[in-house]
Amino acid sequence: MIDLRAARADPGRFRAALARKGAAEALDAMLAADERWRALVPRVDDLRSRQRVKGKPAPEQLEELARLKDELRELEQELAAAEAERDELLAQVPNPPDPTAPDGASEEDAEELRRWGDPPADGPEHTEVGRFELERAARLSGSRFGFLVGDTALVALALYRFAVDRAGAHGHVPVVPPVLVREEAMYGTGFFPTDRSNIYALEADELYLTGTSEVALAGMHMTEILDELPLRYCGISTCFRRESGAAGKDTRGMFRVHQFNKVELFVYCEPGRSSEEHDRLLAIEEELVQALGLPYRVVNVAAGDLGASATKKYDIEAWFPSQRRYREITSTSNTTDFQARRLGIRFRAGEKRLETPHTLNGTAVTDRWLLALLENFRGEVPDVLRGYGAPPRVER
RNA sequence: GGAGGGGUGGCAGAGCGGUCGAAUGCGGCGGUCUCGAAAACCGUUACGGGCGGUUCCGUCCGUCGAGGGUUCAAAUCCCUCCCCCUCCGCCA
Repeated sequence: MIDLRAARADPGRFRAALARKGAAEALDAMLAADERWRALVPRVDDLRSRQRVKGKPAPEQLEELARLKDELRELEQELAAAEAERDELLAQVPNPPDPTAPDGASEEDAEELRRWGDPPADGPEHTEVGRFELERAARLSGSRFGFLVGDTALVALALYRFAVDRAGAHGHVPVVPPVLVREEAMYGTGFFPTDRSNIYALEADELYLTGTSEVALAGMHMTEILDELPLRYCGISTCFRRESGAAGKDTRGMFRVHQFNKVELFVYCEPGRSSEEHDRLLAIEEELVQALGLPYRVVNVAAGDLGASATKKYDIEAWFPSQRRYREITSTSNTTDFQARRLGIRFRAGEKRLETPHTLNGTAVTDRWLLALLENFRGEVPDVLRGYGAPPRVER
């Protein structure tokens, strides 16, 4: 969530920034509710202080105290209701975009920063190169599932290990996290209450399957006071997405599936350093893509196309010969203090001062990279993966 | 799944209806002593919110796992939930 005090102090600046995400009204509604809450606070505090009596009260005081109690009960209910309303509205206000995120609300509004590599004019679809068993997967699990079989599985495993290795060299500690989490963790990361349609829920146990290890890596330190920053992690997990809002989109092959594996970079850092960390994450991602030789471009995502928690986001899009266009294979976001505040995470910023850290995330590798490799290199496997158990070329 | 025990400040650990935001110890910070350090001694040391002045302070309110209840009054009594530990069962 946003910094409520900062928003009160300078609503104009917040409103202007949030307008670029289409959320100016959400801010105004929240601030109005906040006014109502703040008007009640002094009245309740006053009654409470009058209720305070040291020692056993005299019999004649009891009547007065009982009257106070009734008055308080009513006002306290009003206060609680006002606070609940304010908090609910506050949770819906997204993180204001960074000034350097371009205007616009669609994918096309992204700003292209650079291109790298030589994209082949055309190429086979990944399903013709690797072994995915889509029909069999559909039989047992439905559409948008697949198997990775034989060499295809080995290359996938090599890819994860390669990414973990490189991330480790950059100081990211490997973590295999839980993929089932409570609602608080989903909420804190910024996926609730907005994005339920993409999340699998296990109703009987009130648990949710995470769509990215970002949720567990952010939740890992929830409610804690951190002593040392930065903390850099590298999560390795299977990711689950319902994709219910993507009906009819990317329906061929393994491009958009309900379950895939991902190696994710995650950072907790001091507020003043998050912009620098964001560039660092992008640099690691580019190092990985370049080591594999995949042709790609980097885009700076438009303000209105950012999720609730991100202030700025860089995507790397690899060339997919079968689609004859660049498609997203990584995404790195600076979520500033938005997630950390929702999760109650703070750090010691000096003798007697606690502050909210910034958090950032970024993709190191996903199964979609495997598809890009198969299509661009027609089954040849990059040398760097040889050391991680991949065969020199993929046979079906 | 069954049976017990427990969740208190950075940590350990008392308190079990009002004088408790909370003893004591450790740790942290400041000081005395010292050429310097150790030891000893003295002082200080939770978080959040409203308001007023605003590098910081004052004042009031809230917080002893979370939420509800009883009471004039709850860390202390009652209910629900969450988490941790021990034992039994089941199991990769």
